[in-house]
Amino acid sequence: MKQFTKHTVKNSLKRIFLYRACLTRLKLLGVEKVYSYTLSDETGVTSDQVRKDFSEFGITGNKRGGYDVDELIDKMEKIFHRNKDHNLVLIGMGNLGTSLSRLKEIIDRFRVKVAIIAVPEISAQEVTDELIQSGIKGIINFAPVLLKTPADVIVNNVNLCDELESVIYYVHNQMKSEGTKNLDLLYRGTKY
Amino acid sequence: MKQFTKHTVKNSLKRIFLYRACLTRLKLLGVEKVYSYTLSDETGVTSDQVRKDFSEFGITGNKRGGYDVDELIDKMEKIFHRNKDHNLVLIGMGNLGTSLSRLKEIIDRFRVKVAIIAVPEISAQEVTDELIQSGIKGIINFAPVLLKTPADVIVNNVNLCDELESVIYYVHNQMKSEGTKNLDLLYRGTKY
DNA sequence: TGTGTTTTGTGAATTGTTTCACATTATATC
DNA sequence: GATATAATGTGAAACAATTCACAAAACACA
Repeated sequence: MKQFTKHTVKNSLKRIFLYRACLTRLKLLGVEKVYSYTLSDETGVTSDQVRKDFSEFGITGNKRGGYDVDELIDKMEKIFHRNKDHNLVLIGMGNLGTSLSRLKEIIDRFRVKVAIIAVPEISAQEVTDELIQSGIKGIINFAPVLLKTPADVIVNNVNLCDELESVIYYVHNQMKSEGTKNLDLLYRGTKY
Repeated sequence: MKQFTKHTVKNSLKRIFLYRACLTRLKLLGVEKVYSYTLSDETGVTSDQVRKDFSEFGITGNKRGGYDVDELIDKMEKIFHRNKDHNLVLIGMGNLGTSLSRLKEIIDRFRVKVAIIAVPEISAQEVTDELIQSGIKGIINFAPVLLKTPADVIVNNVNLCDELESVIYYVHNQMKSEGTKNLDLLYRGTKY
């Protein structure tokens, strides 16, 4: 069966988030300069991979001199557009019934493009439809359902039960086969 | 730089979670039988991929007859070990100071193997060390730091800021280049 | 019971990602 | 300045995941 195109994240982008978190911590400790292997030590990503990722996002350093922490953070912020403001709406159980009709008004006024959905499973699709009608282009979805959306709307699913079960799965399997055959099925959640 | 082995989830396992969620919903609606394309429609995963995943986990159906929903759910529960009880500890800000010393006692008594860490960044590593000392083998970490753990302990990181930023990144980039060259950098969070 | 149709299950081909290997360049030292 | 060294940056190779394509099996119906 042919499939409509899905937008999938490049792992490299996920790792850029990781590097940034790490760099802000290092900066706090007074570190001013890092090398690809510094980030490797801190994040568990190979130094090769660090450089490859930087290469992909056009981040360059100094041969022999490594990378300037401030500069690196700055470039990453630019990648994430952190230097711009972004309004977003959060739709939770509290305001579900009453204020759904005001949604479009608010979204229009504040030019909101991103929404967080934290409503019960049963209402999630309805809320989503409303949001898309109002021009929302990105959704973080805490409801444990697959939202139906047009191709130009991105949905980022967060399902805490899955996170938990995946860990239980791992722990159980490791106990059972202790490093032998099933290891390739093991789980680490977010893969960096 | 050579890297120690990391445990990474097979995407197929993540998708099994997705299928299960979908199947329980269908069951609620009275559906008794599904085909690979049913699950494809519901989840957005191709039907080829569905069958390939089932094949990997030893799940079989009936040629021409599809899959029995109950049987499928049952097999998946077995994969996740849902039919067994699993105790877990949740360490939040509230009980951080006072009860940390009782942790080992509790973990021992209830044979806990999985912990959820929801403490501030600054305490996360300390708590982790304590947990590992007490025999914890799986951790879900809400603190935005990379925890240092032995190779046989699994850590599943959940970072809500990252989830948010990835969506903002996507929305911004799509606005700018509307479906042209940067599309391969787009983000969909959890990749199914 | 035989024939046509639908669906599974899985090797092979393709596509995507990570690792390797090394040319290139910046810095330090004499 | 010349030389040695340590780091980056990136094609090529290796590895992993997905899609394709089709044989095999089950069902429907005459």
